[in-house]
Amino acid sequence: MKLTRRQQDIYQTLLDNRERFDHPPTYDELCRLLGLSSRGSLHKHIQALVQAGLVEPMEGLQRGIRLTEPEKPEGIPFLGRIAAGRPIEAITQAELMKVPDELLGRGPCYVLQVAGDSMIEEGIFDGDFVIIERQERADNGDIVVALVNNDEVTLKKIEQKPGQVILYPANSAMSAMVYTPDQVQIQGVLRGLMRGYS
Amino acid sequence: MKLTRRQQDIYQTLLDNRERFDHPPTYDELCRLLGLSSRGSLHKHIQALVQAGLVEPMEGLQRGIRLTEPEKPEGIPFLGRIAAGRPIEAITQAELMKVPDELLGRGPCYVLQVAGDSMIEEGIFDGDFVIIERQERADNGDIVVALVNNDEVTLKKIEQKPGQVILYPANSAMSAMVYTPDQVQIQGVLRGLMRGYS
DNA sequence: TAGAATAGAGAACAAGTGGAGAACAAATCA
DNA sequence: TGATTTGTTCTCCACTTGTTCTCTATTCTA
Repeated sequence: MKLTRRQQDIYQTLLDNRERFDHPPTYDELCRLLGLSSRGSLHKHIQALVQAGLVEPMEGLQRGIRLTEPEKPEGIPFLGRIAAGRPIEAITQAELMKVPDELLGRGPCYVLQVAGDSMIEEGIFDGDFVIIERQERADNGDIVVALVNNDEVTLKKIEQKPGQVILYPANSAMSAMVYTPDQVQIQGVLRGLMRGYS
Repeated sequence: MKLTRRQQDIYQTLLDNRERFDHPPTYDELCRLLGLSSRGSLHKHIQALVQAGLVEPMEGLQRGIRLTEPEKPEGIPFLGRIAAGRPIEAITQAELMKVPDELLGRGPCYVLQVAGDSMIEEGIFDGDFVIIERQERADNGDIVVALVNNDEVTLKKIEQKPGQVILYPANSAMSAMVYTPDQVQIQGVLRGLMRGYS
């Protein structure tokens, strides 16, 4: 729903004066603030804001004009599955997943679901959810999400030496891969893991 | 339940004067404080606050208007560490730990921190947090918290046969233990696991 | 330029809100 | 025990507040 100019005005006024009121303003109070002299006129605008979801509808009650709380979306985005050898499956609508604070890094994080057994010896199993902190650099020994050759995304333990980057799986059936630094782009570092037992 | 303006007023007054009274205020006292002359009027407002969960309902008693304690720490209790061979360290003050819904069972749950490597081949490492659903029965193959000989608590995979109970570790350096059913008491079933990488 | 959309004024209305006070019953106190 | 306090329920009333109208002026647009 698109807002008219005046409606945006009024919404802005509501935002600006949010603190000034100890109580949410009534139509009359807001009219005075806006220099209107008719509640009826204001009512149409407020209805538009309600339609737009910016103002709480008052269901027959008289408790002033309340802005809808932009409900803080708890959780961090779940971006899909990661398998060695396949790019992250794009998930169009990033679903949010609640994660305990203890497992979060300091920076922005996201969640991936592990596909495959390449890290099984680190206790990371197929189907586990990993919490990844988005960052471009990692320390040696960190487990990282790495984009290799701009093509495939993989979860591996990293070792960076001058001139080469080694990605170690944690599965004795697989072998480490050696790349040049410009082949490997770090997309995040493992910060936490969650597993559900049905 | 949304509060009306006067109800907010009154709630604020209650908060502000919380210290001033040695006893929680009666309706009459609060009326005087608010400039009301009718208990009946106040009663309606207080009822709204009770509905909103801000004031304790008084069940027939005459003990004044008490605020409900606002704290509602969500999470499930963290009960300590579990090691094969040792009882759960008693934690006097059960700390609460937030856990994603996906990792919770249907019933009451608690969290333990794993000590030792006895389940390492199941991807359960030293220091991991496990979410346990409190129940006395388990299916074969479940990973359970079991009290053995009323003495030691351990996290193992269980197999129950007529006349015997076998507890399997997931560590090839350790061997399974066989007990009689009355030696083993199931205290919960593994539902989830969380691991943090510093 | 005609028509549509936007904005506002003001009247009238119904319902919600806040309060007074009486009457009661249970709890508490002397 | 009897007297009093205290919470509850009730009816009644004033007045705010949100809503719905109609009417008018202005601005935008095809």
